[in-house]
Amino acid sequence: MLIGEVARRSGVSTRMLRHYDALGLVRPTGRTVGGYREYTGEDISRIFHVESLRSLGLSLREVARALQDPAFAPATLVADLIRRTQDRLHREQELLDRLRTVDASAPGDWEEVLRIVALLHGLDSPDAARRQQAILTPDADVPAELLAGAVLTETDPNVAGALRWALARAGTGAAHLTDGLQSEDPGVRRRAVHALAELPGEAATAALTRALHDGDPGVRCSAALAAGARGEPQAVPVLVAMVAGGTNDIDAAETLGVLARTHADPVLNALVAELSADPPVRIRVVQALAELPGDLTAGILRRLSGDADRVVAALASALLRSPS
Amino acid sequence: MLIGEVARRSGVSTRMLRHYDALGLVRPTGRTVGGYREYTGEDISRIFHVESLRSLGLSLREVARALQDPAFAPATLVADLIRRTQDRLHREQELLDRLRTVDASAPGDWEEVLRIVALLHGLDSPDAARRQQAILTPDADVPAELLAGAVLTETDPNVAGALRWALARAGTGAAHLTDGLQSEDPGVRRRAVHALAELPGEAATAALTRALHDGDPGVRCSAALAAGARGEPQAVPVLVAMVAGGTNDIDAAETLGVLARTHADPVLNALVAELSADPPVRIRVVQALAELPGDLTAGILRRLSGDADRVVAALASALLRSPS
DNA sequence: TTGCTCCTCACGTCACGTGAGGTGGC
DNA sequence: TTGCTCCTCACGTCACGTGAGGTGGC
Repeated sequence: MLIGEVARRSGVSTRMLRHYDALGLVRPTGRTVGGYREYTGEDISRIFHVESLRSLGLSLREVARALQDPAFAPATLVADLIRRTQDRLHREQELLDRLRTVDASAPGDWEEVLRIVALLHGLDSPDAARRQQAILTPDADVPAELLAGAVLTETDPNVAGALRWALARAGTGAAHLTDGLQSEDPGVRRRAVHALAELPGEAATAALTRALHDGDPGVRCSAALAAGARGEPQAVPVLVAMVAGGTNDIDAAETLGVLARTHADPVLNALVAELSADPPVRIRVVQALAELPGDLTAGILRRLSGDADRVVAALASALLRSPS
Repeated sequence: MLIGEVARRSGVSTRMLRHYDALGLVRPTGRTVGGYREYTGEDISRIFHVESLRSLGLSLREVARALQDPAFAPATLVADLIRRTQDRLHREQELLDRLRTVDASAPGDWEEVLRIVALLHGLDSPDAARRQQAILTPDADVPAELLAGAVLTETDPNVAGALRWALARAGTGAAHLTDGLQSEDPGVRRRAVHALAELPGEAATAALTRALHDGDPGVRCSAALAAGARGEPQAVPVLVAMVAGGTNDIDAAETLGVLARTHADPVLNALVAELSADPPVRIRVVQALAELPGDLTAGILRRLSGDADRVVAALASALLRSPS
């Protein structure tokens, strides 16, 4: 078969078939008297083998070795190809993220594009001071989307603080932080809650309320303190659990005190239910009760001042005498 | 500043800085008497602009236009870059999938690699006959992972049947099909259940049992018929709903009949509970009761033969007289 | 004779790396 | 004088596309 027909059937250009010949990759078995390349069935099957290996990302040089050198085992090269492909995939994904961020900011000219790219670079810097500087640069108004993304990954406390401040000033951003609550990384979810706590508005409150059911205790506690301070009664169980468990119980008790002004019954009932627990828990519950408005708790404290546990009794009567 | 220091500070090689000069992209403002390139602060800032735009995937030619031609707006090019990057990303992902499949089959030589690639190509063919041929090719033993992947996407009924047959013969594969149950595409989930139904073993039964709670009615019904036939009592509610709703109710009733041999009470109770529904439902329930062992249903059918609904009464007494 | 196919040789692409051979400035 | 830096010119990389100029086979 002559080169033209081979090209048509295999989809490989005549140029490349001559190139394969020159490289010694696929040498046609014969030539006509006129010097035309003549391919046999075996030659053609070899062409398909070359194309198969190229479809795995082998270079022509690697294909040649694979088809000629019996000592050249696939394992190493395949593992290497996988690694290289993962690297490229990763880089392409990062590029796409950058391009989408640029596109989302709808730049009118390339000056604006350069500003966003500089900002992205700054926020990606390993140097915390440079990241801080990128946020606080006055000329560019940083898109809230970008700030939110940075808030979710920033571990330096100063830079994180600056980011949350900038995000709160930008006004929007709750939506992007809410995405962070879906992350598998509890660190990301914790930072999301921390930032949401500083954002005003109902969207932030709703997100914080959903975070009350998070699998991570840190996320739940932060969400409860923030949601409780906003008057959300669903925070009560988590706050009471914090009091009972002694994790950040002072803040939790204070927040319960705030909540009790608008939702007295659920707060009181949840706390009283914990009075049947072990002594150290009971002591913390008594202290928390003292944070509530006096008219709600006077009766309970009076009863507790006669409690069988002497420490509880003493604490209750002391608190009765000097209301906070 | 001379070219060496610029290179050190910017990370751009002296070779590339000279190249930028030759292209007219970044011309150093001056030259020393000796002919050395001298870069000003502005030149250096321009170098960073070039690198910024290159980090978005612009070619040097595109960078030159962006920095020189005020009529060259970013929108079109950025959109184009996004599209091209998505394309590359997609191709890299496909390549990685192929490489992983090859790697998973642990080929000892390149011959084996070629066999797997040929198989992958065959299974990807738009021609159903070719796909069928790829599965049934005798020399290569197709990895179960591959068959399972193909089962989940194959829409041609003949090819799908051949795939399920080959997968059942391979013995393993339930694990990969179970992954398909997590797909967002109900079509994929339906095909997964269909294939699982033909696989023996407890893993398949467990997966089918989980699929009883699928959001898609088609998936649920197929899962219920298969799980019920394997004696899984959790299939009862779905099967009874099929009887009541009239979707594939004949098969559902038959499966309930099989289940009743080992789990008489739940089957009977669930069916009887439906007797309080509308007339057409009641008729289907009566028919289903007739599929159960006669000693279980004789009493109920006798009571129903005096039912106020004449059709139900007639049907019940007819079924009493000629047990199936 | 007229198209069509084939031949070889060679340049261009794109973003570089790496010399060779020579020179300026401390 | 000795290193170091700079200069220009040019080849190589890799997988091709696209000619130019010429020829074989129906």
